[in-house]
Amino acid sequence: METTVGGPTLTKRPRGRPRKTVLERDDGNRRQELLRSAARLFRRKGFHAASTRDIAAAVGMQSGSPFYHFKSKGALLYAVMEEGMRSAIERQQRALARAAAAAPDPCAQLRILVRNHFDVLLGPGSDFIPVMLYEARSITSRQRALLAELQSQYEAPWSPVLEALRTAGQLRAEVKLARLLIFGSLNWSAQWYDRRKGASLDNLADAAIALFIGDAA
Amino acid sequence: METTVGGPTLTKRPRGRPRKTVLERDDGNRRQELLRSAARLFRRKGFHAASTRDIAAAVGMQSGSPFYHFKSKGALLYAVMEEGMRSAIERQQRALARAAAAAPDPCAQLRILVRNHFDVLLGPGSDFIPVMLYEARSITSRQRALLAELQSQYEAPWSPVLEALRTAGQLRAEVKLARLLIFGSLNWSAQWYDRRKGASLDNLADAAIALFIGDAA
DNA sequence: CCTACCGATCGGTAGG
DNA sequence: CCTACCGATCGGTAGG
Repeated sequence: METTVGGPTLTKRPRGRPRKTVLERDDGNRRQELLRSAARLFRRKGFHAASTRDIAAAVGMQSGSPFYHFKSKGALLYAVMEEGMRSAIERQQRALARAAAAAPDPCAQLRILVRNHFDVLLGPGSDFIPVMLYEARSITSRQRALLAELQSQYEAPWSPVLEALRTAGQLRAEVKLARLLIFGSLNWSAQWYDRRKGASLDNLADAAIALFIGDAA
Repeated sequence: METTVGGPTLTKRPRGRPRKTVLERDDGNRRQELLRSAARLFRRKGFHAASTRDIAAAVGMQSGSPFYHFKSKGALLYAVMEEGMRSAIERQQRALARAAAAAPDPCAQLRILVRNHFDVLLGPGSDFIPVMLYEARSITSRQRALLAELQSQYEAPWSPVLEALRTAGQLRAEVKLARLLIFGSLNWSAQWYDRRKGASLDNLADAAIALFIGDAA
């Protein structure tokens, strides 16, 4: 019964609720909830059509409260995109590391990259990258430049794989254009893929590899 | 000097300016100018970020005047999309008819379709189709259904060509998925292609065909 | 097609 | 993080 006696010595939360200073404004999961809510609504309705009120309401906040966590709507959009890219890079690196022991040939490596890309793009909770892909117009050019840095980190592992396939005669287009065309093919799937019906992500990856990669000459 | 004498008998415009009734509200080129202006701004800034005031100002109109030609901003957006699809279908049919005499094989037919698609997507005055592709969220589901009708008209000539290539062993993925992946590849070019530098549309079409189509098995 | 205008919504802020 | 609020912008309309 110690929770009902001795006012100042409650044991439920040893020192009251955790203190939040201005400096730790960024941690905690309310911010993460806002990010997820924003990603969802930015994706479904677009940046301008999704109001900060919508986003706040979706996590049970009042209309002014998102601005306690983000200094503007644009900063919230950028945070969604950056979070999406960081997570995508991390997942890609894990996928590559997981397969490294098997010493996969270039074709198998491409399959790993493509499969992971579909996962990042279409898997559960995959609103962040589509927002980045389809709302780029709504960020500043400085933000775009920062994102381009992360994007080139993401694309880095693709180039040597495509070069190897090109050399082996299994890729019939010039590497730079091939990369753009392949990414387009994959990225566009965010427009039509429906998780609840049709092909699995494995089927998709198989079809894409079959389409792009030929037998060695 | 007959233009300065005889008030009621001017010869400049025989019967005064052409009468406009409510019924012919849709003809004339002011409406076309609005459509082009809207396509340009919807593409550059997105549907919600481009105001009807911007669109009107770009053709020298006042803020309320677009609503004389279109009953709402949404109707203007849909008109841009519909005009884009009708024009694309027409151009595709002309391109196919022009080549029909040469009795092209399936691979050459695909090359014609792809080349024309890049033209529609990236050529001069090509804002209409990108708007249709990237602002689909902003129209009603009824409008989307109407557009889907036109889109399937546009896609119709692609299927037999892809089927033939598949049968000939030159297309390694199932036709339905291949079509989606190929369109994605092409459509995404609207995001990165810069008319002023890099590859020509012919180069692009060559690279795409090379990437997708293999030698007969 | 212009003038003059309205109602609604929205991003953002002050102060607690 | 909430309450209460503001200024700006925007789509749209009446009336000519």
